[in-house]
Amino acid sequence: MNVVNESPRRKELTRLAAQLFVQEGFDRTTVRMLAQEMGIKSGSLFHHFRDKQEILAAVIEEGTQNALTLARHALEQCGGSAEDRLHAMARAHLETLLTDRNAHVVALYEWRRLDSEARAHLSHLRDAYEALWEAVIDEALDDGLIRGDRFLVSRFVMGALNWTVRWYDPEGPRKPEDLAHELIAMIAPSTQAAQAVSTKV
Amino acid sequence: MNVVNESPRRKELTRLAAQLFVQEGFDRTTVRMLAQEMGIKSGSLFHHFRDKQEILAAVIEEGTQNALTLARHALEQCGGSAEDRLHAMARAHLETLLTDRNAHVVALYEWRRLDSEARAHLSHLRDAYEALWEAVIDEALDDGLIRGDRFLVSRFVMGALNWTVRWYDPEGPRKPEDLAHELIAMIAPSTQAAQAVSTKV
DNA sequence: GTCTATAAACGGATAGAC
DNA sequence: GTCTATCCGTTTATAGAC
Repeated sequence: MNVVNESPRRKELTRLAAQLFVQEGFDRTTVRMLAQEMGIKSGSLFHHFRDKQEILAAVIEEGTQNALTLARHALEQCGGSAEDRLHAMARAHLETLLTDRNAHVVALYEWRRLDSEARAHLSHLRDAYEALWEAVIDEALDDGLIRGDRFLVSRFVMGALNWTVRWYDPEGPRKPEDLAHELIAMIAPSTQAAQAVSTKV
Repeated sequence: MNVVNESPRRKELTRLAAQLFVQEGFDRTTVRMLAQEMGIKSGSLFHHFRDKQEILAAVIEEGTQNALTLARHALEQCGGSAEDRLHAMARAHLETLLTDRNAHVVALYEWRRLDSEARAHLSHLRDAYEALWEAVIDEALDDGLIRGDRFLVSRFVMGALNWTVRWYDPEGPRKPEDLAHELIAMIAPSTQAAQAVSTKV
């Protein structure tokens, strides 16, 4: 249903909605604000979306799908070592979060605001993305690159990455790639990455 | 003003408000919901708080003050090594976040919803707590326990810890102390903690 | 596909009695 | 310190014209 209903107009509106949801939060974003940002009146919005919930669902679907596609692409492009793959995954994650800076952020931070139907419909997408992460973490564990409990390590890593949204300054000197590099240096000290960091100090 | 205005009644109401704010989020929590939880009518609420904003400010002040007090206490009690201190700090942080599970969570996740006056009034408290963290991270860096950029390491660590709120199951087998232990094992592999983890695998 | 107009419900907050 | 009653702005969503 959502795949069929993808007019270019609707896609553009979804993109604008994502921006507002990040800035204000879903609850504080009114349909009037959305409409104004889109250059139409609030009544017209409901020609494109059944209700406000459906806008949120569209944004989150877009954000997760996008993250999934970019992550898969990054994993195909990168080298075959566990470190390469972990780095590629972290970098892709941060780029969708900090550069694109919209739909993926909403997917992470406003998931709770989805009603149960939308959650059921989108959870498979979310699971697919998390499965990709789990696989990369597993490889890094098997390789001895990092150590610890599978469950906890993946959640700590995701937490460190997801929290960047709160403090990252896009105008600052650090790029998403730098952050990915530094995170891996922090948790996998026997890598080239870590050597570079430790000699720098 | 806030220190003076601390009737036991108001403190109890603040505690209940924190619980609802965690469950529903600040924006979705109505004054009617708050009143019902407190066993009074919505009009009576405004005898204790000037407006809804002041309730949020009270919760966040309580949560941050509490985290600060417990962290200071933990640092006084623990051993003097950098690892001991980092562990004590992480453990205290997680306990206020996951066991108490209320006001500190609100302080972290609803800070953005404070108006500018409240933010100005509370930022010194927040800064004091973050300064405690920075000091402990600095000690760990100086000691060689962990490596990397001061700014990034502290934010990655805080992110990993703060994100636990999203997935931690209080009914599960892991205690906050276990999480603190595993996080340090992950980022400081030359410790006893890490040895235990790696031999377990 | 967008507009105007408006319904219907809900939100925070106040006044004054007890 | 709490209650009842209520004001009034805001919100989501709909109806029907263009």
